[in-house]
This record gives sequence, C-alpha cells and structure tokens, in this order.
Amino acid sequence: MPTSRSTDGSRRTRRHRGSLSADDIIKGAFDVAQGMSLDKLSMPGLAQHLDVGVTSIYWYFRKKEELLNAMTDVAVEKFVRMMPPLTPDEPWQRALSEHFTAQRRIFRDDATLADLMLIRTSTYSRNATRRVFELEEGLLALLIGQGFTPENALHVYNAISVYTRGIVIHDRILRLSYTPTLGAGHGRQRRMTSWESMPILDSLIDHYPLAGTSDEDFTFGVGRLLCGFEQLLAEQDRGPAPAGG
Amino acid sequence: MPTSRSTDGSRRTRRHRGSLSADDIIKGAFDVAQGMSLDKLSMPGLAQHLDVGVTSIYWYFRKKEELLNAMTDVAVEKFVRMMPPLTPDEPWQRALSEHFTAQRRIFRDDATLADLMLIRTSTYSRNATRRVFELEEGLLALLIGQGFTPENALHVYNAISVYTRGIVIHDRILRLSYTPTLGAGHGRQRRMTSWESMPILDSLIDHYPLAGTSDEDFTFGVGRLLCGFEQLLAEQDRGPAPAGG
DNA sequence: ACCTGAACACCGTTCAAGT
DNA sequence: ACCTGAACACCGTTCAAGT
Repeated sequence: MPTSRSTDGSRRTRRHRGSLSADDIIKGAFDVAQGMSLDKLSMPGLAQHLDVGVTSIYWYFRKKEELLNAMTDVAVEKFVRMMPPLTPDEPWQRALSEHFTAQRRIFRDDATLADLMLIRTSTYSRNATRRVFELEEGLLALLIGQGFTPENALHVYNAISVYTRGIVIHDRILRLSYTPTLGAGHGRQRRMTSWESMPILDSLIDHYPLAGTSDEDFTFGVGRLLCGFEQLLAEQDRGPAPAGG
Repeated sequence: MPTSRSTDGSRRTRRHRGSLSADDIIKGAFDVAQGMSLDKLSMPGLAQHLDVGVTSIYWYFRKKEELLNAMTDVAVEKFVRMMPPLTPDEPWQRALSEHFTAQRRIFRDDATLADLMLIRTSTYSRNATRRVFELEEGLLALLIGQGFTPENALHVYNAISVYTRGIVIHDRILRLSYTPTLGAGHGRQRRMTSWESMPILDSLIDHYPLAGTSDEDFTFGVGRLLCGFEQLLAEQDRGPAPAGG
C-alpha cells in the first residue's frame, strides 16, 4: 500500500535552489484564491498548484496568516493603483461619489480583494495602512478646502465609507450564500412561500430586489448621505455652535 | 501507547437513549461559541463540552452547516424578541433611529448573534426569513403611513439597514483583529509611526477614533441619512416626477 | 541557504456496529 | 431509535534531515 504519493502516482523532481520565491508563492496564492475563494485556499492546495512540497512554503511564510498578510499588502497596493486619482478643486459631492463608486466597483469585481481587505480579520502592515490613509487624507483635504471642519470631514468620510463597505460585504455574503454548493438542489429554500400579512413587501418584491445591494440602492444611499452632508455644511456656515459656556 | 483516550484518561460511560436532543446540542453550541468565537466552534470540541461522542451529534445534524443553520434560526428568534416593538404613530425619524440603534446594540453585545446573522454565509430558514421580514414590513408601513412612497420607503429602509450592518461588521472585524492572539506581542504593529505628509489625520488622531465605528460615528451617520430622507420626502411632496414621456 | 518527506495534532464526516 | 469508536481524507505546522 503506497501511502504518500501524488494522486496520479507521479513524484515531483526536487526543485533547485532559488526556483521559488515569496512573490511566486503570493502570486500562486492569488491564482488559487481567484479560482476558488479565499477561504478554500489551503497550504497543500497551494503547494500542489506551485508544484512544490508543502513545507517549502513554510520557509518563506512561517504561518498561513503571514502569507495572508502578505497577500493583503499586495491587495492594498492593487486597490490603491486601481482607484482613480483625485481631481483637485472638483466639487466635494462629485469627488466623494466617484471615489466610493469606484471603490464599490473594484471590490465587486475582485472578490479576493474584498475578502482580504474588508472581510478577513487582519491588521494592515505599516505600508498598507499608509497607502489607505493617504487616500483618506486627500479626500479630507478636499472636504476641508470646501468648507467642512476637520471633525465633520472625518465624520463624513467615515459615514460614506462604512456605508460602502456595508453594501460590498452584504453583497458578497449574499452572493456566497446563493452559490450552488456543487451538491445542488438542497439549498434551504428558493423563494418565500407566504407573503400573507406582508402586503407591502409582497407588492414590492416583483419590481425591486430585496437585498438592498443593487446599483440603484447604492446610488440612493450615497445620494441621501450627500444630501445630509450638504445640510450639515449649510448649518455649519449658518450657525457655528457657540464655543465655551 | 494509548491512542484515542480522553486527555485525562477517563472514558465516558455510554449515555442512555433520549439523554441528548437537538436543542441540547444547539444550546451547547451557543455556550462554546460564546466562550470562544463562532469559527472556533468544532464538532469534537462541542462533543467534549456536551460529554458525548462526536458522532452522536451527527445523528441530529448531518453536517456542521446544518447545525449552524439551526443556530441561526435560534439567533434570529432571539434577535427579534430583543428588538423593541414599534410604537404606532411615532415619527418615522424616531422610529428608524430607535430601531437601528437597538439593532446595533444587540449585535455589538452578542458577537455570536452578529456572526450567525450578519457575517456567516447562510440562507435563513423560511421561518427566520419571515420573522425578519415582518420587522421590515412594520417599518415600511410606518414610513408609507407618513408620506413615503412604497419604493422610497424600501430604499430608505435598505440604506439605513446597510449602514448599520456596515458599522456592526466593521466594528466586529476590528475587534477580532486586535484581539491578542494569545501568543502576544507579535502583532504586526501597534501604532502608525509616520504621519508625515498626512497633517489632517495627524491632527485628528488624538481626539477622534480612526475606525469610524464609535457611537458618535453611528449617531452622525444615522443623522445624515435621516436628514437626507427628510429632503427626499419634501421633494416627493413638492414635485412628484411627471409620469410618462 | 533553500527544499523536502515523515509525522503530529486537529478537524469534518462516514461506517459499521453496539444497545 | 439512539449512541458509539474506528477510520478516512483533509488541513496547518514542526522537525530532522537532504542538497
């Protein structure tokens, strides 16, 4: 009984020194994650994809978490490069709208990026943190330049940022939960059966998606936030809260 | 060399029929998840907690996922019961604010509930879906009763719902990533070192939390959304978009 | 310095029983 | 009908080597 052979019975030839690098591993990890999904990325699976022994990976990354952190760094770099640059003196409404619309599109189109940057529990490296904060700093400067106080600018940025993350993550989770599990057919249910006693939802269900993660939903949410920000700016100009007692 | 004994060498006595039930298992699973976290809930660990053989669980739940789905059902039930009932004729701003503030508090105080209902990729059971939609229906009725069109009511609900989920999930993920990993000390970094070239963030960092998930942030975000909704309602009353070409 | 298989502890799950 | 251990395939990780 042969025990630890490859499935096809072939045995790899030993790789020569320097034939593997940390970058190769990260690259391969992205390939595997793109093909399946991030949480199906396993060290043995990755090793097979790279055609190396599993333990070779551990020379470069002492924990799987280290590898994921390295991937997150690369993801942040990718993300920052894909984001459109700020147009100076652009109206803040347009700047915010474009920034977060782009952000949503990027994460929607690249699930691995979203998993690494938004869903996985990780702390960014100094460099990744810096790159992300530089983007934020740019938007804050733009907001402040057009009249927001620094505190309000920060709150504005956080609010729309959290909203965007919320819609991306919710959308991702919905997408995952409806992915046919290969076994097919035994999902818990396809459709609600009884809308009785819920006439409003019943009447809306045919024309609107329920989940609230559609383009229309996103546009609506961003629109309402921007509207609320405008009011804030107006109130800020009208009557700055009297300082001191 | 003894191989498959309990750690302490003791061997359980066989349990009698009917000494275990699906509810016992679900209850035990919540206990274990509360103690650690949901993704550290393992079948062997749960079996040990219940003092049964691992395989006994499989008589009641044929997959771990089935158990998690059952837990989600219970979670939804808990959640719905913890939510404050709607006060009829309450101003919609207050109703929305109270509803989603309560929701945020519940998920913040019970991480397992948040993990099951918000973060885990699952499809709700018919009953759970119904309970959640009943809550939504109530709020929609209130909004429509105070002037919103059904479509706008739905958009309003979705927007504030996504924002709340976003802040809960983001907060949960931040909390997880800062949990000392028991190994202690080798987190990636404690603090940003160089805020050079980011004067705005540098000046804000001392007085405001960066993450955007504080109570203040939540109040701000909800406030801006409500403000945006008010404008929408005003515009809706003022000039309903002319129908047809 | 780099690459490797054997080995270990752990997990989810199946199976063929025991009562 | 319910409970069980043995066993399997898989995973993350360590170790003691090989080159």
